[in-house]
Amino acid sequence: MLDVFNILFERYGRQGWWPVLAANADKKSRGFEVSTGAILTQNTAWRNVEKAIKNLSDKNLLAPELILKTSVSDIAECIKPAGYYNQKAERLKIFSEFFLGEFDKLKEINTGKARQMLLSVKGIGPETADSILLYALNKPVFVIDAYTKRLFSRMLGVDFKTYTEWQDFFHKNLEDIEKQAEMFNEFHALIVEHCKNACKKQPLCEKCSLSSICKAKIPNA
DNA sequence: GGCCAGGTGTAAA
DNA sequence: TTTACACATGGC
Repeated sequence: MLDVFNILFERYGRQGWWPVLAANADKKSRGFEVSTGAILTQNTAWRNVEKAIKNLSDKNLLAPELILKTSVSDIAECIKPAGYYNQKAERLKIFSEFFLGEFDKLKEINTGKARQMLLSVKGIGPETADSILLYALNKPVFVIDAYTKRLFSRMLGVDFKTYTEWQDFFHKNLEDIEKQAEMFNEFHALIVEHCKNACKKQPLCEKCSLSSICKAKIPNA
């Protein structure tokens, strides 16, 4: 598995997720921006999320206090490019409440407990929770997404049923490395980069080199 | 014009 | 406990 990381890193270089709009943002507003991006990117291309975040920023809404003061319909209007805008506007409001009350606690408590707290928020599922833990809080959790399952199931022939099984597979295979959080951060980003653009040009697995199925969905997955 | 994107919640089977 | 479906814009 480490080989895969090394190949990807050599091929694509450092990804440096998470891109943050406010370059000089303090830690807290960065945390909110990353979390907002994690919610907006649910089943949505990142380029559309960037537009939505810029709209929020331009209207000076990229802060939990301001989101809470704004109507769902006004937020929805801003984030339209990211799709599912009514649902996500509601989710941003719910998360803003959580952010103001609980987010700082996540830094102090253990990762498992922090994950449970995030999962208890409506609109935060396992992938979004893990993205926040990894990319906003620098906790060593591996983010499992559709790309990760697709690439590794084809390349290694593994096929797990649940999110947790997939995540355990990565955690167990990468438990002894140094700077785990930074590595997980880069690895996930590299998997996305590979599957998104160049998978067909330079396949990592035989199945992808045989045909153009690399971008196709896994049947029953 | 169809397919897909850095998923999640809900309700029926 | 699994499966189906709603949510929706924008790029290729």
